[in-house]
Amino acid sequence: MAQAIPIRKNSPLKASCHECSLSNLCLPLAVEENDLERLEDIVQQGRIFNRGEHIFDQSTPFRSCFAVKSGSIKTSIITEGGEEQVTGFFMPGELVGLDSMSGETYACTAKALERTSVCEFPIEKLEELTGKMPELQHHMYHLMSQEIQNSHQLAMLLSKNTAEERIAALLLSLSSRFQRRRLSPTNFSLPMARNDIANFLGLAVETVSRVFTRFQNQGLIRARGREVELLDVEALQTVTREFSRQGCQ
Amino acid sequence: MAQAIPIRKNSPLKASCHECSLSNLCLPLAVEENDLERLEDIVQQGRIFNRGEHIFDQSTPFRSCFAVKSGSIKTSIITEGGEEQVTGFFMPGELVGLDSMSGETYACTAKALERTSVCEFPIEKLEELTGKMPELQHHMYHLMSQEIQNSHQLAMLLSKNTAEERIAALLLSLSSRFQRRRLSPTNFSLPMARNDIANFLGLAVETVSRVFTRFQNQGLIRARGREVELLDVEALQTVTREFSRQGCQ
DNA sequence: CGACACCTTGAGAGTCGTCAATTGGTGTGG
DNA sequence: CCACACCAATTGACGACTCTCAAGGTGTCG
Repeated sequence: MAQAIPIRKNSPLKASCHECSLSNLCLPLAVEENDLERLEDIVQQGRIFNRGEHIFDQSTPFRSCFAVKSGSIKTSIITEGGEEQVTGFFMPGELVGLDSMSGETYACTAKALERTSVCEFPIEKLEELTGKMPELQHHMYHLMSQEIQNSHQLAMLLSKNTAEERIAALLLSLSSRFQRRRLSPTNFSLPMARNDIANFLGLAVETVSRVFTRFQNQGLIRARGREVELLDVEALQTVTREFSRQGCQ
Repeated sequence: MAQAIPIRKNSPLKASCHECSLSNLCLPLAVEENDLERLEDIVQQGRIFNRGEHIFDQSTPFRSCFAVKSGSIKTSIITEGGEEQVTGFFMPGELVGLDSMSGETYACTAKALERTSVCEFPIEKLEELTGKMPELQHHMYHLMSQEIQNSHQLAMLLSKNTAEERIAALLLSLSSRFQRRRLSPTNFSLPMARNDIANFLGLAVETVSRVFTRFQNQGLIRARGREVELLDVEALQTVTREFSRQGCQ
């Protein structure tokens, strides 16, 4: 069991939703001071995980949802056969654990892909709070609904698209998520290994690798290890839509 | 636009959550009379759709979630290219529209696969009600979370499993959903066409057809058109797990 | 510098999609 | 009542994308 981290009683952490640069992404609230404070009351901030550490584990009791403050998280399901299936990547401002709200235990395992800090929302307190704050409740519905849609999009990608289309879509998704945080949308470092990408997209590692080099040869991207530069975003967007046409060259 | 269906003011419909055989599936509540009545107050019951009719359309304003009373519903997304992607099948007792709670418009189109009756939950009233009833709110979280998990399961199926495994999984899923309604889990009629199955599972129609006949030849099922009989449920379950082993057969 | 994990590249095989033709069931109209 | 059209489902042949297996390359950390 993880050593309990002592929570400072009157810590400066408590006030930081106010200052958090992600407050508009994570659980945005009307700018009423009052509301934000009530949220801060239940949040446990500043938990930090090193690369590879687990934020929570599949089949252990479900206690909290987590918002990513910095770093990134990979969620995955371990099947009976022991195989891993990556179900998502979570970047700063995104909420992890929404898929676990239907059972006593976590539905997946969450692992830090790099040094990652999170805010913890104990589920009981969160539910209690959303019961009192219609806007917060609405936002929870919004987030969960969004997650369903994302998952449907992923299913579409997996069921209908080629390896190139899947990878182009992932790159563009990451790009727009970096952009949302006011980081460069064309020049970033992948937080996950090729293996994770392959697993997530339902491909073999070798295929991912081949597509990366193919994209590079076509001048769409420049990639060195995890460093990626998108050279031709439009072309990538075309790739993701290409499958609906007939004769791709 | 659909002609508004006149709602009878003091209709006998209003009381029927009490009598609905699906009340334990749809939005189960503690057996407090009071609670159930408040739910009934906001539900519009008894809307009936013929086969092929749309319950709602993608990109039209999102107003309500719908519970299936009888019949069945197919949801699908139409891509920019005009392609259809089936995202789910909904049977009696299941709630449709949860993926649309994050936007102004429906995220998908819902179509009746047969003559289907539904209960309508106007979203504004539902949110208002869940704000007052912690148990109902909890159940909404539960349902949405479940939907996320289902979608992840689907993504897993699509990304890692063969055609046989996908179809076996679908048959077993339908089986258990029939069973939950106290219908035969081994002898039922598919509400959807082969085409829909194929689309949903990311396969070609021809492949679905081939797998059906293969299963039939192996004595796992008996199928004539949409009538299906599961002859060897255990074998089907084995098929769905088979992929995690090495040498199948 | 060596061990190790990660990534890349190559060759061959298999599953499934595409194209095409046939069958079966259903509804319409003569 | 039968003929025809139409659509859903089936079956076969071929081709392609991607997986598997195998080896080589690159980077990192002790």
